[in-house]
Amino acid sequence: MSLRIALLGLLTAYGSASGYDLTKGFEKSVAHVWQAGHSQIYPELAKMTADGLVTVEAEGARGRKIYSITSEGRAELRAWLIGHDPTGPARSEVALQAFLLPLLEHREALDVLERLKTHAERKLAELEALWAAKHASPVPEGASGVRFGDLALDLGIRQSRTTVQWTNDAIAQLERQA
Amino acid sequence: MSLRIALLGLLTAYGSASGYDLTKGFEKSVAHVWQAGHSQIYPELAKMTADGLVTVEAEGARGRKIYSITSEGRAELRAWLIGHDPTGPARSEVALQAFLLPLLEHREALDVLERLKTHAERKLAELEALWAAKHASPVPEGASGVRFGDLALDLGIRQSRTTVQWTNDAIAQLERQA
DNA sequence: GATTGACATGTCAGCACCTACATGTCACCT
DNA sequence: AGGTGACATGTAGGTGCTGACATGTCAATC
Repeated sequence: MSLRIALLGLLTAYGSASGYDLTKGFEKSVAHVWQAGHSQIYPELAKMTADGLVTVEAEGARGRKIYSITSEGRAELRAWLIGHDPTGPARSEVALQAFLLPLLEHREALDVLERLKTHAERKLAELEALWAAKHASPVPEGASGVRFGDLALDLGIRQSRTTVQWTNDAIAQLERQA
Repeated sequence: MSLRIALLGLLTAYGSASGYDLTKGFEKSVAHVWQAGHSQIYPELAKMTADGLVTVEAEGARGRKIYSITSEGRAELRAWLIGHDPTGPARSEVALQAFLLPLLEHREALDVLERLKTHAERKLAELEALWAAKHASPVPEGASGVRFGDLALDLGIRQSRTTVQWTNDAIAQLERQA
């Protein structure tokens, strides 16, 4: 269901776009929030067309199909944003590793934490670079006066920072026990 | 793949357990880290038995099958913990809502944020209660001197706190624009 | 003796998702 | 003319996961 929403959202932001454009959009703008490859996107667009949420506005060169959102699609998007409780299933590989860490010897556990730290730092750096890039060039504002994706990016950065801090504290805690 | 790991981990912590026990284990101890229902667990245990990672040690009353981990299973678990890079796909409904929030009117956006805040606070309270409960009764320690699941729970609590803070700041930011 | 509810295991249909396969267009460079 | 590489859309097979269906045991209560 959320893939539909992400597509409708991007389509609203873009005005109109092809499946290819949307795939690219997933690779850059929404990547840290939701992921999908073209093999998932194309069939979904077909289904959404059948459901009347989007329409093929025109067909361009190279078989390019240009989609745009319908009023039904806008309604669906709005309803989800306003009414959907975020109850996505909890599945975090990092948290699972953290959970099982006591199974390892002291030394090994420290190594794993060190690796998690590096990972988290890399992700944080990525997101901060994205932030900097976004704020270098102007980006359209939405109806609520906030720039597109800024809130999500801020959340991602905070979460990454929290994870880095956690690895630091966890490492310190383990070392105290040595 | 990670389901296997979670099952092997729980089995190690428990010593031995039935599919039913493990299902219960998923409901309480690992729930905030990884989710799985019995309809996923039973077939997976069968496959793992075929792969030699676990064995049916005994059969108890009511058709109860008691599983225990094999040395192969222990090796697999260890290899994953030590060698696996946490590259789980980024899919967060909260982040997606945050991303698309500018599509809404100012008032509506605030309502959504308020709801997200309530949600995050509820989750935080849950995890903190879990923490308190765990620390009231003794829990076995692992090889590294850390209690089972404590690190993951700490991470979860921090993440929840971060989310709550983010909602607060986002609300404040939106209100400043009114 | 019958019902209820926790214990206990399984299957199946269907959706979500991923990797790899498959096909073709067009612009640009050599 | 041929090759490369971005553009562009699709399909197919396989796994992960969910919700619903299906079945049966055992203990306790009424």
